Amino acid sequence: MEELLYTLNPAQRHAVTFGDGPLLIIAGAGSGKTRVLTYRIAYLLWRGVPPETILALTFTNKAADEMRQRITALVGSSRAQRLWMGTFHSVFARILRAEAERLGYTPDYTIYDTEDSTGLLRFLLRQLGIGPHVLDPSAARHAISRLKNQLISWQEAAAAATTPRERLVAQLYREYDQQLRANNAMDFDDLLLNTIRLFHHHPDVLARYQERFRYVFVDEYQDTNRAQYVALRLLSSRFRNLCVVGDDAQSIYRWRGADIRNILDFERDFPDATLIRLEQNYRSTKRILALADALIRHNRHQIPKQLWTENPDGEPATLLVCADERDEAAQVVEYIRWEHERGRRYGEIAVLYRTNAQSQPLEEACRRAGIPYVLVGSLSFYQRKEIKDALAYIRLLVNPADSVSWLRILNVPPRGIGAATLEHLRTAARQWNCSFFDALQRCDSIPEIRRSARETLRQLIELLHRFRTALGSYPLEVLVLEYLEAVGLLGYYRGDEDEERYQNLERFIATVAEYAEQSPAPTLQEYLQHVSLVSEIDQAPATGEAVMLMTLHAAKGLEFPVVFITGVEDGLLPIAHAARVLEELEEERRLLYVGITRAQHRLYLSYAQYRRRWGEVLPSRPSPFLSELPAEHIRIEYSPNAVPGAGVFAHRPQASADTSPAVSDDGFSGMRPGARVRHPVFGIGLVESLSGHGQERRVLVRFATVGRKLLLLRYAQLQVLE
DNA sequence: GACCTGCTGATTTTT
DNA sequence: TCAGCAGGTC
Repeated sequence: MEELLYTLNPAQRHAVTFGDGPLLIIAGAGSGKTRVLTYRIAYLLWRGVPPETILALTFTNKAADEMRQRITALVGSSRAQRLWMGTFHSVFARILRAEAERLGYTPDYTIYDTEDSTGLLRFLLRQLGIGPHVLDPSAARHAISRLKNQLISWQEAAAAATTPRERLVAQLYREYDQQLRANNAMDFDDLLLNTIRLFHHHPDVLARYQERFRYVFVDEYQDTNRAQYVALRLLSSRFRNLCVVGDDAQSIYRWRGADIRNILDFERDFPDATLIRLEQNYRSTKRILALADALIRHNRHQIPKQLWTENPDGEPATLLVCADERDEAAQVVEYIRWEHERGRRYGEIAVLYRTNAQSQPLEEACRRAGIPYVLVGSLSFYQRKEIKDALAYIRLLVNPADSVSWLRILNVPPRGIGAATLEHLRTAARQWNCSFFDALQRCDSIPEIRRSARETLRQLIELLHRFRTALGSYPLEVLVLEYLEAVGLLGYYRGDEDEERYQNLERFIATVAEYAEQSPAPTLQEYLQHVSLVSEIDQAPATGEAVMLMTLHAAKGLEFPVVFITGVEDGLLPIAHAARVLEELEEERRLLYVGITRAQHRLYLSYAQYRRRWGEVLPSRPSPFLSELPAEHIRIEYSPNAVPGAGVFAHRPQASADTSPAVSDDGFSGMRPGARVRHPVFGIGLVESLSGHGQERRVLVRFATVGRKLLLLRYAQLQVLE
């Protein structure tokens, strides 16, 4: 241990050997954050702290696995295995399973993913007779999720609602909540919310966990939302050994409820907290760091910090100007080849982009050039239709009350259960005031349902029951295989002309077998939880010999010798609608910052002059962020297919600092407090005030639909109404 | 109740 | 461009 400490810089060592009490570590990109976290945990273990009293929470499974591996390497697996380590969601799911009865759930509760939730809401909206134009199911899900993340109950939401829309959301929230309970199901947000509820309503349970967790660690703290923060405070209040590590400059999950206040409030809630800054960067060259730093300085909201490095200066970044997205992909591939020829392994190269859709031309170009690549993320295996069908069947074995799964599979494969039958079941459930499943079981007493349909339902329920009772007696994968065959799902997809679906199902059963092999005591319930909370990103092979293709979000926490960031264009990065709201624009800037700081030695940025978007070829402009990067660290390379000169100086504002057309008064005459304006998304609003100058000119508008918004004038596409 | 067709909106990001 | 949904037809 002493030797390990010797390898750390003073700030890192301070953090690792810090005694008891709240600790806030602001860790800049590449400053050895994970190292500090793992060493500190190892240090505590070395000092004799029992591993089962340490709780370490991460944001992704990947981060948790990596941390556990590193700690295993330091202290051995017997102790590392006993640590409580995982994502917020998986650790809380585990706690909730142990305490489910206290909340009126059974330990077999089902976890709904986003799609399940949206489906349930679509169902409820239809039941309320509300069309998607009034309230779209996924917008409703988003709104409810936001409320939940802020710990607002439906009662509170209803009380606070002022607009018809808010009232509707509150009503829907209530129905949704009741449905979840009736289904013995929780959505992602509930895993946090219900844990907090559990702690609030059962002080004895809280006390038990407080007593257990003497040390609590949180990685990527800037990504926590309000609910997570409250849970943390509750859990750590007994020993107050809460150690959080984060970097506000890398906060890229605001849209998911991540609340930057959690960093700022930490020192307020823990006045005796110690703040340690890790500012020495071990990852990137000086020039890459200079680019990142210059960029992030344009953000107004941030904790001041100065990253520095002893690494060499390195090369300037290369900006590739390309004709269109295919040309861009071709250029990227060419430079990948160039790097490879100079001894760079493919596995040391990553290509990053803003949206998953951008991966397609890149994949194609790689394939054509014979360059091995791995696509990280994108449509998860477990989100495919056929896999979700299979999962729905399996969920019902574990939790038959899950009406969402029933609705999904009742007529898959088609067995003559249509809208009419469903409607009768629903009516019956309402009449008898029972769950959907209860109504289903009593379908024989619903005369409105056709005899043949009743018979089909009865057989299905019986089949399910048979497999349910057989649950413990067969190997998991055998049971699943026979079950899916018996209900007709395998046969259904086997007959499909599209063979991929059937192959996916085979793969799926193989993953069940794999799980059963790895787990000491495999259960379907545990398997389902695993599937619900583990994304494919987590399983992305730590590959050796393939170029990694992934979104900027997925790249967080990773590093690569060579990084390409593609599509650095206005409307893509920043993404179109984000550019209009200052907070969102700053988040986009942080996203690019995250991308740049992934690079160790070489950085490439690229943009296309034309890009096909939703089927149409549109001219594309370079991202305004490019103009924020110091020119001396960038070398511009034109694709032979690109129009030279054009568009390059568009991002060099020194030529036209205050006369650039977007900022000039032309088109904005009449923009003054009191003016009525129209915004393409928010509709009509009233200008309250103006601030800033030139490029930074901002306007505060009150919209009827969304309330007050602070907008950057040069992006907002505001139209002044006379 | 099954199947077909046309429309719409998505292309943010994920536990 | 395309998938998924809604509505219409047989």
